[in-house]
Amino acid sequence: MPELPEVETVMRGLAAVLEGQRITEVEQRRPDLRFPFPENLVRRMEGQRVLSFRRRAKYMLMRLEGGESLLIHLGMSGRMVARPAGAAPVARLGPMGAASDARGHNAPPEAHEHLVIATDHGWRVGFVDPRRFGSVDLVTTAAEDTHRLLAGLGPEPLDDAFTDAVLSAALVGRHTPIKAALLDQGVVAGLGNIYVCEALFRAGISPRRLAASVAGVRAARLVPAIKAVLAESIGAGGSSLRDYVRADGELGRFQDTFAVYGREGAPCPHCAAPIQRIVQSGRSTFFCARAQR
DNA sequence: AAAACAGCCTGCGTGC
DNA sequence: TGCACGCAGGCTGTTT
Repeated sequence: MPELPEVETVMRGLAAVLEGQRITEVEQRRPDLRFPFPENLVRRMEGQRVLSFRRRAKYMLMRLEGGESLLIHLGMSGRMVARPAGAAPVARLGPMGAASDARGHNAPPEAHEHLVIATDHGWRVGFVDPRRFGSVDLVTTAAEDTHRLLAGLGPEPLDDAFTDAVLSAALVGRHTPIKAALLDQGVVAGLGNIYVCEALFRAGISPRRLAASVAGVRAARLVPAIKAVLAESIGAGGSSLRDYVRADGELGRFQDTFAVYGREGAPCPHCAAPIQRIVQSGRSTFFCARAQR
């Protein structure tokens, strides 16, 4: 999925488009994604004004004036498309988008567009997710963080409260590779495969090292590396890999700066040794065996 | 309790 | 051109 920087970028795009507008129509085009859509989703959203947006880990929350928030997770392949009513999707024209452009008004949704929100300012915002690993739910705004999907999340990595002492405490006693520990959303929330690889490279820590041995001095290097790689990526508009496009249709640029991710065989930017790819808990890990210990 | 694994889905790139 | 295969940014539930 989009990881934290991508979700942050999408959320900012959605906020720019939707904040302050009233939802005039919601179209739910299938019964479920990863989970069933919430009961009466359409009725509970229609007529509501959009107040604000918030991100927690890789989740987006859209606050509605009636006291509920739409909780959105993009899964692996989810993206949001925004377009003026009647126009083709702004983000990544697909075959359906090109056809609808020619037809003009009442453009049909593009392929795999499972939920469409229309507003009184004439925008149509769609949730597109071919693999359907994404999810949508409604949660009481005042109790957002008690939702079952949010309750177990660890600290936000960009918060000041995420310190090396906090990370160390979460790693102590864990006999699993640091790579796997950082992918655990209960340790720190929002990192995925890409940014774990990149952060470990910046910190000079081997992804194979046991998590417990990172507590202490190595955590003091790792925490700033995590914060820096996430902040830089957000500044670049996130990464645009295979499936992912920003809400405004612009491509993120951060993937151009990856030091290790997807660069098997290429020279390490630090020492020029070839980047290696290994598989850990079924996921690709990219790292430099010389620069990362 | 923590860790490993299968499963959920579709699409794309690669090699034959 | 077609086809089989491997791979993909995540998370959950079950088993070990």
